[in-house]
Amino acid sequence: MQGDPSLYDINWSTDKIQAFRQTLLAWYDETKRDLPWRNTNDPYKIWVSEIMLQQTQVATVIPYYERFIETLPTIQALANAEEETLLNLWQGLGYYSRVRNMQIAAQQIVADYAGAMPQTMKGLLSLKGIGPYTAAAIGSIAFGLVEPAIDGNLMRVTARLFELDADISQPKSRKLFAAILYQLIDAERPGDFNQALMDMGATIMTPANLNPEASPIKEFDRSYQNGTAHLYPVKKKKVKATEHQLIAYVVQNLQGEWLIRKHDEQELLTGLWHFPLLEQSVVMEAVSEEELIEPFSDWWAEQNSLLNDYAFETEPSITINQQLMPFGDLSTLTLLPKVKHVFSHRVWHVQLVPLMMKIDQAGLQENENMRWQSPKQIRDLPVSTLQQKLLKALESYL
DNA sequence: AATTCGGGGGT
DNA sequence: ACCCCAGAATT
Repeated sequence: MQGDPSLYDINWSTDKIQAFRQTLLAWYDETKRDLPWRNTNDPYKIWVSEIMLQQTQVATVIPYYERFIETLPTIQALANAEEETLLNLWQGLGYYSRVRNMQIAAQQIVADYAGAMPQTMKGLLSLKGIGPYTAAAIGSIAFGLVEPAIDGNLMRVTARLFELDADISQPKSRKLFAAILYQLIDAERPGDFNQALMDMGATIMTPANLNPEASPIKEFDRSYQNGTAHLYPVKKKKVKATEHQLIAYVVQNLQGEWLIRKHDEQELLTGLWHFPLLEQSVVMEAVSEEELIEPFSDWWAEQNSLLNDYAFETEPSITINQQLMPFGDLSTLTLLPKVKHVFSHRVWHVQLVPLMMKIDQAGLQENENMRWQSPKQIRDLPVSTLQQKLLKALESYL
């Protein structure tokens, strides 16, 4: 892989390029952080770290990384792991398709690469969940491939060094950064070169740029020389997240167990267990008991008819309604705090509504995606951070 | 090219 | 509030 040199000529002399590499790498050798994945040459461990670090800060990743490597120390172990094990290791980290894709990739490696990490860009890019950035990161760090690992840090640093006006939120801008970085990257130490620029972007040339004088490469930095660092990188603003109102139903049976369900692949937080969550099309202000219970009983009837393969409903709403009652009286019920949960693209405001079954419904509704679970054993299953917030809010109520 | 995927940290 | 984070897959 090569960048297109005609796209942008940095117009630095050979001596200046050498001086830049030497300055940057000397700074890195002196000040680099001692991170777990920097004490290994195992491509598998580098891979795990790079997947976890996608859109996720170093400090957040470290404990997840340690636990993951301890539990699944090899590609083979990952390929053979249960999905529940994977999600338990990943719960709270977010972007759960990352770990699902990583297992698919591990199985690809076993099937197509004799169980060993491929050592070419083409091979790495053939793996599920490995894109241009991650392929370059693994390739350069683990195998010495001379490839720039173009992430948010490298784009910010590069944009400032050359006062680039390209919008980094646009995919086509990647070519420009690649063209420049291929001219700069140190062919002897490509992995260290990439990591040095990442450290630079993470610790000194940060978005806020609070201490620009600390930069060891400021003499190479046009935005520093011209006092324009705050203008770079150029990035289009994101659209605001849409807001949604939901109810989380905490349905308790006569054994004191709660109804929980595993989200399927068509919804958010796939594979993780939650109380039944229903979106409210209209915001309910002063609600009656019936208005709180009804959406759940309709949903329950739908689940039942799907599960029982019935083409018709046998007055389920009425039946279920009569079997449920609010847990405590309505006035205390509405005192439960609303839980706010923020995703990248939406915001959920979730109202807890505890309900109790009046008569025994043991056995009803259970299948692999829906079950009654005792409160103490819920944390044995993979749950999202939202579900953890709901459990905590409930704790203070009960 | 735009949208969809979580969750937390810093200002 | 707002932005960002060692991004990739899907639409």
